[in-house]
Amino acid sequence: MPEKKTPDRKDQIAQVASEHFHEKGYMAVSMRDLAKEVGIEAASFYNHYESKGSILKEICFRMADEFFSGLNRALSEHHLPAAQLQAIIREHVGVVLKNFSASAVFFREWRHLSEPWLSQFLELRRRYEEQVRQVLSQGMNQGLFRQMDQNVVVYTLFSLLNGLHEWKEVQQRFSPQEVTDHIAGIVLNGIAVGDQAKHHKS
Amino acid sequence: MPEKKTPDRKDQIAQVASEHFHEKGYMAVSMRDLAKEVGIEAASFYNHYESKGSILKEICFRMADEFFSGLNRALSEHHLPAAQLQAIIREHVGVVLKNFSASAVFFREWRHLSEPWLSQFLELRRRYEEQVRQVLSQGMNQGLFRQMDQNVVVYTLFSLLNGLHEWKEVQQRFSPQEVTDHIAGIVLNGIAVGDQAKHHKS
DNA sequence: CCTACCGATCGGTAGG
DNA sequence: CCTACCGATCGGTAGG
Repeated sequence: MPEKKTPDRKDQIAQVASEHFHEKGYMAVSMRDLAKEVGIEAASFYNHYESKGSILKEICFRMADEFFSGLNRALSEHHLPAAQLQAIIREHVGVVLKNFSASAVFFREWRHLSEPWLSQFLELRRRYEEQVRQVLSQGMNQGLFRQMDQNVVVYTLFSLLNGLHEWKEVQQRFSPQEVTDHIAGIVLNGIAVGDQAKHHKS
Repeated sequence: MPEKKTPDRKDQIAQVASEHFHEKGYMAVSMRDLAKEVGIEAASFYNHYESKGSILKEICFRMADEFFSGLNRALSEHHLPAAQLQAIIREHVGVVLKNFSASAVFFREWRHLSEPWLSQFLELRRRYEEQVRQVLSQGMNQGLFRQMDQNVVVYTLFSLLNGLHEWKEVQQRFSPQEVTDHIAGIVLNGIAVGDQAKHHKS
């Protein structure tokens, strides 16, 4: 009596789905497409996931967990705003580069989540952004960052972080450290007073 | 004998389609969805467009035209690399803010173009990027920009430019001039030698 | 621009 | 995990 429902199968499906959702978009990938790639029949998916949407849900929320873990690690291990900000960037970059397809799905395909997951997802993103804003506020209040429109700074930071997955060669060409140093350099030197943040190396 | 095929109808369809493709994604919008919004039957679309894909094609290539017009204007009206770069940014920002939905479709939905349009589209993007690279190269060769990895600079610039459409409040909160100044400030002060680019205002 | 309709494919279920 | 199948919906066409 062979084991058919191997414990890896669910992870394998999530991995294959991440890659296909990344390349073609969630709506353009059918259960039959995934089935062919995984090597089972389409109907067999429903032994592992209750619906197509639940695969997307798992990918998105697993990535959200990863991003929050990184954020919490960054905040607990550093206390100066500039160091915290750089650690946030390093953790974020690490998560993206380690889960390239899944993070692209996270950033690009979340709008296809169904309720109540969609609302929960947006709430998580709001909280992530809020925590980053607090670091910026502290840096400004302590006179470590220049006083500037916080929305503009947040936009700049998240554009650079969330756009990483559009840059295909980044994984091969640069180490996480190089990417981190670059983004941190742009953001910190753009908002820090004087040179004090310029020599922060992680 | 009333005019049924008004000359505005095709533009109206493109406008409605841009908004729906932006909000839900190309694959998640059916011809019947669009029909309902436009106020005609789904079958009637085929008097204006030969297929669903041709609506997407028109949106994407019309935006490509807009971006190239802006690029050419920037390059012909300025000659110093820093001024050219800032003009490129200003033109690009202007196009995005003036065509918010359509530009989001341009950046996000182009992968659903069918051949040969997909290949043509990618070639256009490659040429746009190539022209920007040349400005960067000239700036570096003339000693006006710091010598740094060009891929990294291009990535930074395009992340900020191409991510604009993700920032919903940008249209209401900031003028094109403010957005331009911000992005140009980040990019130019990040790569320019000394302060010479710092006081370039458009 | 509409009515009527087509074949294909979709996500998902029943039953084993 | 598979075979067999379902209702719904898709993009698109014929004919007027």
